[in-house]
Amino acid sequence: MPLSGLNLEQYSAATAPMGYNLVIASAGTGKTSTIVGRIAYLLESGIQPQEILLLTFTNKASQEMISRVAKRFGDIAKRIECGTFHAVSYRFLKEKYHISLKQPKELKVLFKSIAQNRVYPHQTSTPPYSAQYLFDLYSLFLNARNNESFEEWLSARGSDHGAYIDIYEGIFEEYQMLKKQHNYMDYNDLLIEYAKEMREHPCPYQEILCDEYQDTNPLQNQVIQALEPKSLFCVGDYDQSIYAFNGADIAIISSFKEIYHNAKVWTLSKNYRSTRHILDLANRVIEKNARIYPKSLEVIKTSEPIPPKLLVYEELFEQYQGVAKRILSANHPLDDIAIIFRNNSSADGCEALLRELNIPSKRKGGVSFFDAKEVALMLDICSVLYNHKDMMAYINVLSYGSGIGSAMGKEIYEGLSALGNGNARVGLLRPDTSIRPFAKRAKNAQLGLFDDFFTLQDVERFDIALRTIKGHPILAHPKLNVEGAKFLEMFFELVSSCKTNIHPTNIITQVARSPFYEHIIEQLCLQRIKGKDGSMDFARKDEVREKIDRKVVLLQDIAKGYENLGRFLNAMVLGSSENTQGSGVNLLTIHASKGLEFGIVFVIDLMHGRFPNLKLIAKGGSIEEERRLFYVAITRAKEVLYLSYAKRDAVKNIDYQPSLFLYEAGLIQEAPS
DNA sequence: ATTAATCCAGTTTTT
DNA sequence: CTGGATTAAT
Repeated sequence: MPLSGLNLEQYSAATAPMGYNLVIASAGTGKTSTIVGRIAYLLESGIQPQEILLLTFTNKASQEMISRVAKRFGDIAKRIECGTFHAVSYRFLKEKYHISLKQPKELKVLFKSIAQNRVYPHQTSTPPYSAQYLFDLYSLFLNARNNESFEEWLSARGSDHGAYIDIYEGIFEEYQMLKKQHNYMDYNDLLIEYAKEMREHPCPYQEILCDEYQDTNPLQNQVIQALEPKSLFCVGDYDQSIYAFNGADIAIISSFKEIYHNAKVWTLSKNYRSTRHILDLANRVIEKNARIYPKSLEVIKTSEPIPPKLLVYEELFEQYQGVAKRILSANHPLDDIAIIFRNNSSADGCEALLRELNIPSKRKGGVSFFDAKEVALMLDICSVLYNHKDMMAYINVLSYGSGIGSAMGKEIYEGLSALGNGNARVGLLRPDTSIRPFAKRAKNAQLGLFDDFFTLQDVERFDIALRTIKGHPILAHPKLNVEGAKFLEMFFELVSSCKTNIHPTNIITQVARSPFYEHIIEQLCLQRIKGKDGSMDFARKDEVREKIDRKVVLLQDIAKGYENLGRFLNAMVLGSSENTQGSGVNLLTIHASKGLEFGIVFVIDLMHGRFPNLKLIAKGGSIEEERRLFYVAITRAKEVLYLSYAKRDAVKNIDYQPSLFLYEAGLIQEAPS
């Protein structure tokens, strides 16, 4: 079935002999069917499912393909190794190492703490990069470099920070060391470590399939090359490359033939998705980009075409409302309608007005859920239970104690770690009393800095208030107050009573019931019912409390799918943004819309400056990439396409001109100035 | 120095 | 609505 449904172009590509094959597949040409067909071909040729590696841009995409393969081949399809580069890397590495995956946001804090301790030579001409910028730059460097050193890479980008190179590299080195010390890994480490492992392993796969190849960056490419596959099947489209900010490099796809000998290139030119009008419009705009290869798309669709429509509104709010009203009157399945925008900031307004008209909608990435304090706290507590070296989690959790901030949180963690001979958990539960927990601080005393106020206190000074951790050496910290000591005691009781070898769902239950979590949630509730004037609206407390409880239940639900605590926690980092919840109209950024299609598409907020995003272009982005983004957005539409903009944002008091791309599409007569 | 409270600006895109 | 900066208090 998967093979017989293909057209001739798709079939020849899907049944190409093993080797190095590149399929150029424009939007809507049946890329997914071709990959599914290819897998079918491989399986029918006698290749075992576990000898196939399918790399996709999202885990959802690979699951979709696998389920299509499963329709024909049944459960053995599930044995195909598949997922994002990161997911596949993690799957391998987790068997070998104790990994704590951390969000970039979290590691940024760690990075900053290192960077901000550096002293730069006095130099007036170019100030050094901020810690924040340097962190992002370093990540981009790891993704985008082709084996150059940081210095080479940086100067190739036209930066004159040569004077600071040694300091920057020192920061990176310390950052790497710290991550290793605490068992941390970030997204980049997954790929780097996996590539390292694979260089020493024989390739476990007969063929690697790589979807969205145009968005592969050099680091991901290194993963493929480290695997040294005998056979490679890559699918992509230059015009849909929209991840330059993440290091994606079109050179990788365009030099495929030079890099792999005997490479074959296949082109899919029949578009099944969109109507002629939609394709014409998309092509008119993308033609403004320098062509790497000629684009000639053949329209297959014969249904009565509806021309794309430009909607112009006086005001932003009016636009969102207009879109919502059109959706209401369209009488079309909501799941097959998408509102697509360049910037996430468009989503809030849309969501609000859809809600007003009682139109259900779903947004990708439950960001708000994982950002909620109660959820972050629960995950941090679980992290403490999972990885006794997880300093960031300790600090985050301890910071809820009164009088304890990030600095003291760190000192307590380090103290506990010392008391447990490197294991903070042991240090907390069974401290080695022969060790002085704050010895490290004393070393600084020779600088004359802390010796006056950092004198250890009597560990028994809180004894009246405490039961279980009376006399614990950590209580010697001079800045600890009674509240803090009681807080630590609750923490102690939580850690000592929580079993960690049970199912993650039950761990969450244990934590949620603990006086420690209870105590912090109580604080949180009180904070949330506090009005601006300091008044407490106690009537709302139950409601606030219930919201929190619901989130905990949701978290328990999510945890059900994981076999142990580590898998659960790491999965939350690896795939937190991939869960879309709810049903209804799809609210998507262009980036998130990649690979999807909808009957009716609204591309909104097409104002010059916002899209193309001129601020970004000023910072090194390119108009070509923005144009490709526009192309991707347009080609999501199957039947009906609306393009819209507003002349004015009343809230921000900004007047707008229509986007350059509307002009290039021939929808307006004058180019924006 | 560190914490905690308060005020202010500002918001790209993803694993 | 939140991260960042500023400021007062310990």
